[in-house]
Amino acid sequence: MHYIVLYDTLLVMTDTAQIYNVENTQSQMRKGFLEFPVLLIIGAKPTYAPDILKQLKKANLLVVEGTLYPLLSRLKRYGLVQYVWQESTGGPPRKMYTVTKEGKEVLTQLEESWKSLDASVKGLIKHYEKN
Amino acid sequence: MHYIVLYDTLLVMTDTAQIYNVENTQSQMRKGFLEFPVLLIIGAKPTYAPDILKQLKKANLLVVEGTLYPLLSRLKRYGLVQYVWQESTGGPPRKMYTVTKEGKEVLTQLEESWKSLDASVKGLIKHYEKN
DNA sequence: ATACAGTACTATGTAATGCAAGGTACCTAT
DNA sequence: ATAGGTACCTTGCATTACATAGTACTGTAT
Repeated sequence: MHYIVLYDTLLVMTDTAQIYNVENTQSQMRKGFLEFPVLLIIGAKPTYAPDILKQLKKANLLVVEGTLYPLLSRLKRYGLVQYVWQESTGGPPRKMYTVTKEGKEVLTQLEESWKSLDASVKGLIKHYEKN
Repeated sequence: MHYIVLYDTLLVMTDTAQIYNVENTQSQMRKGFLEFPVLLIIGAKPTYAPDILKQLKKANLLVVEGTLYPLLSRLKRYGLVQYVWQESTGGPPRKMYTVTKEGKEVLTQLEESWKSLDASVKGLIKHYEKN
């Protein structure tokens, strides 16, 4: 049997091609994921935003202010971290963040999630990389 | 020196706590990332959507129709995959997807990105896991 | 004093994507 | 005809990364 009209998709065969941007995908790859390394860093010892940025950068995870501050507010709102104000020798005071008990539990779960995801991807690569 | 008024943040100290949901983070972790395993699967051999879903499920990557179909459209729009209609013994015809030359190049880049991300996270975990 | 640079935190708007939910279309068997 | 299975598509919502602009505090040079 032959199909003459096949859904409406035939009508959009003249898709205007778009330019693919790897950086966008890399950015999207970080969505939600970032909570994990940030919690890791704060969990190690009390820290404040600019220092977190430095540590992320050192770990090759480029994050900017506009991403980190809302993320910290979110973690605070969910009770995963807390902070105390601390005066600085030069410049305005800092919000020193620490991970709460709930935060540590979530951190454990996120580590599990990450390991699971990592294992899945490794499996897929091994299975399909002969192309 | 002591600070009496510290930005406007003092005014919102009574944040209403919200419930944190790990599943949401796991869902966000997949953002953008999904293109990678889907390209891997299609790259191995021509496939169609329901089969891709099965393979992802087998790899412990739970994805649903409402996520996969728009993703495939996107990959097509960017010229990373293409498809041909293929009749099925029972049921409607299938869109059999294959990876284009451009798609293979992107696939290589995504694999690099993933390895880099993986290495960063592993480094962070090793560095901070003594908490 | 005043201006300026540096540090720290905040707020707004945009784009991208995962997902739930509902829908259309084709095929076979009853 | 009708029902059930298969395959594909669409709409609307929630979330989050990021660019950009802004506020506030401190020390230093003019």
